[in-house]
Amino acid sequence: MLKKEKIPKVTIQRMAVYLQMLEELEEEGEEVVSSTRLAELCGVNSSQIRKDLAYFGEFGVRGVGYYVRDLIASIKHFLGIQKVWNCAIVGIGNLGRAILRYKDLSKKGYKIVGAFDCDPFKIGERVGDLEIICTRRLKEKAKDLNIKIGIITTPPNRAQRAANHIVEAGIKAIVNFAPTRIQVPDDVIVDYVDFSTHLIYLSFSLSNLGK
Amino acid sequence: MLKKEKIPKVTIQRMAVYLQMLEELEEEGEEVVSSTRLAELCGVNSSQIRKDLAYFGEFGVRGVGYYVRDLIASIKHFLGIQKVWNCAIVGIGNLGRAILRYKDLSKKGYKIVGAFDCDPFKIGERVGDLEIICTRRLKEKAKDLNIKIGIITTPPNRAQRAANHIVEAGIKAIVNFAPTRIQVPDDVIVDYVDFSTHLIYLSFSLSNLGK
DNA sequence: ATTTTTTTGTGAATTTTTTCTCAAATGGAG
DNA sequence: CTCCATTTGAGAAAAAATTCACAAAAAAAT
Repeated sequence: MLKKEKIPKVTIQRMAVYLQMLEELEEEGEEVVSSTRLAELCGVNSSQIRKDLAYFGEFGVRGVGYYVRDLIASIKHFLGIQKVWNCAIVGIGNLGRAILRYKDLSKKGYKIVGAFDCDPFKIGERVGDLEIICTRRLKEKAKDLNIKIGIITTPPNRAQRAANHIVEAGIKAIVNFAPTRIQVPDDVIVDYVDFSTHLIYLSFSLSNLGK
Repeated sequence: MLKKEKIPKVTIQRMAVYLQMLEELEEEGEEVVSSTRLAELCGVNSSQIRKDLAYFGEFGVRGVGYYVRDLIASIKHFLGIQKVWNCAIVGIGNLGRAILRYKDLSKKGYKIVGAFDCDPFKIGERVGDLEIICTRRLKEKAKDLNIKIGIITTPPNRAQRAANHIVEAGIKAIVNFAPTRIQVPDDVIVDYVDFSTHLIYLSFSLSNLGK
């Protein structure tokens, strides 16, 4: 039963995990999978999977399970990743370059179509098949290149300025890799990717083993 | 009042955000901050902050707020990041190199003391002040170098093998950047950092604006 | 010295998320 | 064709997380 409740962020995140695992299963030639088996592989509870899927519709067959290929297609469809999303990177340091060279992104439907930096020494340099462009030209380029997602990989003290350029360009979604919070209007979605947050979680857990 | 309940993972993650923001405030010369102000800056509810802190003790002064410098010290103490954590990177591709060159890590108490890869052409190569070592030697090196955290930055099909080496070396905490799940014993903590999960969340949100 | 204002810490209420349970559907075996 | 073993979908129950609301404490104002 499809509901129009709002879907929790954690559900979407788990969806991405299920999708990843389903694609591995498909590669291994599996045609059908039960929620129990998928749950084991993903390290979650099986009714969690069924509940998550129920937000979007009914995809399984009772007594059988889920057809892997079909479920992949359905998930991609309702997550909005059957199409290609054009992205811009702002801040071409080590991390920015690593992302630019990361081939899997295009396989997954994300294409980096613009590389921006405000350092005059970098502007004009080629990285892969892109030329680094001045961040001030982001607004003008965003339209031409149909950019929908901005990726911030600047140092923390430049992140807010990068965010401002992205917002001004009319882009409504940002992934921020800079280890700092940014302020944006309510209609812009920001997602934070912070390596040190993950390390902190681990060191806390290690410090508290057995407590 | 300090309780010995188990502390939710989300609390630890928010703690890392509060810490980040507190350090920015300290740099700006702020001496005191209220939960309301900190909450605004971090984009959360103010009683959320007070509840989170209550897991660890009482740090504020009624009618005043929190002393920024003291609170930073307390948080670092109970998160276990007053000391330095030695880490190993397994998989020296673009991402691995970007992390190796990422200076802020050591400022935050994480030191990368070993760079491992199984590609014979890479072994012996220098990256920064480390030499790339064969992954099979991880076990032997882990003791010498007192490695506590393993960072996987291999391609997905190598991630499980990397995880096996890390587990065999007696390391109990893993950050996995490879876009795949890994299987480890129950006493090993794994945290996943997956860029495409974040992009998927954004494309889903963009596809459903206003719905 | 007393009142007012501010702000923490925490129990209670609320909301959200997860897990449990089981009827209903499906395919295969006898 | 009927029975048995599976497995989904979804309501109910349980658990967890968040927010509310306010007494208690501290500082500032009168």
